[in-house]
Amino acid sequence: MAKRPTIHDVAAVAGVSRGTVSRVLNDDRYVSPAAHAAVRRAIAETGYVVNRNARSLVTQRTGSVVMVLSEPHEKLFEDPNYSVTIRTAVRRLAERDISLVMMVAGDDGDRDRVIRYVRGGHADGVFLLSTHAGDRMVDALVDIAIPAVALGAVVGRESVIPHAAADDREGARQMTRHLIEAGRKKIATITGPMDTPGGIQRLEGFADVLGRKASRKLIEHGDWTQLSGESGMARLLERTPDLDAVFVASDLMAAGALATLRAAGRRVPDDVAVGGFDDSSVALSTHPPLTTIRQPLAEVAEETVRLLLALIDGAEHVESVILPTRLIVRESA
Amino acid sequence: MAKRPTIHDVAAVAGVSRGTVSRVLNDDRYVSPAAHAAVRRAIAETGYVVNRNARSLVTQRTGSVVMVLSEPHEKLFEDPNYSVTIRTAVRRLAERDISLVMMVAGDDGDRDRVIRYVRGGHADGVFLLSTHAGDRMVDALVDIAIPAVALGAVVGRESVIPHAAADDREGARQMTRHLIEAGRKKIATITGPMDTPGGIQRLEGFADVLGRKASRKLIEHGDWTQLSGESGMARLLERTPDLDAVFVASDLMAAGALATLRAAGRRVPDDVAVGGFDDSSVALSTHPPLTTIRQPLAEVAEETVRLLLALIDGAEHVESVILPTRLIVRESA
DNA sequence: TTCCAGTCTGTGAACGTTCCCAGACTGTTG
DNA sequence: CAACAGTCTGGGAACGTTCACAGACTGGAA
Repeated sequence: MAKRPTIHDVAAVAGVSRGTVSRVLNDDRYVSPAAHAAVRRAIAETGYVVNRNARSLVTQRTGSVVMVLSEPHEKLFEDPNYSVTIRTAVRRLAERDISLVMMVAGDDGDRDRVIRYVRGGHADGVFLLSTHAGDRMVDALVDIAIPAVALGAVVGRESVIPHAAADDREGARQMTRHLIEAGRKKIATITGPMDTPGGIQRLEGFADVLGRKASRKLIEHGDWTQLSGESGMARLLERTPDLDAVFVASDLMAAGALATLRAAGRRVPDDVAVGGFDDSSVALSTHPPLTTIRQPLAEVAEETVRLLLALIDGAEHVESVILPTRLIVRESA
Repeated sequence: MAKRPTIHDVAAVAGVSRGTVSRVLNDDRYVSPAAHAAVRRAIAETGYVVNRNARSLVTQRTGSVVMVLSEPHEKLFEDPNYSVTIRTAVRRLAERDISLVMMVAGDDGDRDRVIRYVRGGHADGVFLLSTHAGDRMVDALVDIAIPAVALGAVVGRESVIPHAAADDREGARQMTRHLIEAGRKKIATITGPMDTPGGIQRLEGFADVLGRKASRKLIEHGDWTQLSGESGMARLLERTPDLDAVFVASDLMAAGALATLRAAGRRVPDDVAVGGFDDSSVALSTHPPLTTIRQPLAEVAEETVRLLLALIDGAEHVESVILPTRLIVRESA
């Protein structure tokens, strides 16, 4: 029992040849019922499991996919979205017996490592997460021609990296319309970083609805952190003290904005209505609870996996997928 | 350029043999400076990267570690702690050029898959996360005798699976003492699930300080969710309306407790002081901000990785590590 | 009966490494 | 000058699979 059983051992026990065992393993046609049964029994008896390395060596397939998290070191910030995404992806891939290797791409060294790993043929596909615009790693991946998809668009590379995402733009419109319908007249926004799809598109949706009323003065940029929500709100209040609503592009930043508003003595929603985005766990723990836009995050992750599997299975081209968002009305707006 | 270069190609370009290239790759002794330089040059020129499958096949080492997330499906809940842990682990392992494979173990099928994967020799070690007491998968892993560690104790298997963790018990004592020093007389607690170390030890710490005053009536059990914090708080208020403080074993549950208290018209901290645990992002977005216990999560993850690497490197035995917590005083207590 | 198509099985070769052994070459010591 | 230890190199064998091919056996059609 010191050594793990090999395909030879199984063959010996079953009284057949290597080839037949291999055929059973990969359920090829042309295996007699008797042989099939004997092999199955032998596998159970010996506790055999195939050695993926040996298999990969000849098939040139690895049975694994690498997920790349692109966030600079210093922003190890706690985005609950990651957990959901990772778990969903792992689960879906597991059904196909594909394993998920995690890599982070925070600095250039990391990015090189990812490239080397992929170029080394250690993965059948790449799943990009939170990739920033202008990332050279993306071009390298395209160059290697490995199946690659992204959760959330890769800004500037939409045509070459298929993705699945929530409809950020329409979500922003939903929220902005909601604020207008509630009778708000002076609506500001705090956006995400302008090199991320969420940052760009949620601002576009906001502008779509407000048209020329979305003046430069009413726009502040954050970086998704709670702190940036606080300071963005402070700047807005200073510049436009009479604003009566603010659409904040993430719940976490909205929590920050709420703190600033409270400190400034503004009541929410009476004086200022606040709308968030994400419907993450934060939305329920603020006071008052956040009116926000729900993204179907699990579904987005599933769709992303589906796209990747299609590419791995040989699809020439797959269409990106945009899933609808939904307005969740609570008390902040 | 259709095929990836192999060690043979490098050898040919460098004008040496396979063996010499291999020696350079694994920096063995006994390679002449000239040969070394020639090989290095040839590697750069050909863009060669070693094929890990072929290497693993002969070395019986995989260069990867599997992280197992044990949470039942239905509780895909958003625990921000996972993100930090995963990123820290990936980063530390990457420094040693070890990759991290993620698996979830939500149901029996999942657990079988993990066992099969490990038994198949596809990983050099196992990193357990949020493993529950009595999980048979753990025994199977021990049986296979693969290096395994856990982040947070595996209840009932502490002696056989080394772990790193925050000092839950002392953390709970710190909070309880703080509440007493603030003059609170009737202190209740909402615990985590009693099959998790956090659930058990934070209650123990609470009881350590309160002694016989920690009566059964003042204890409620939650399941880490915000909702369970709400309902637990409701039951406590009903049973002991005159309580003046509550120690909640996680920030997320504490957020739920705050909501219940507000609905019941109790002021925090004036009428009831609330203490949380974790110092997660939630703690800052509640109103009032939570007084809580900070766990050094990144350090705990690093220590866990360190233990695992030591085991993989052949250490017979490693000692579990407990890291100190710290009281963070904000406004809720 | 002969032939053929379909079904099933065994075996040699290949995948890209590392390991190990044999042997060549160097310089030092007696 | 012989002997030896130390340094360096090349190449055969092995790791555990899959793949392609050749061949054996079946049953039915001509």
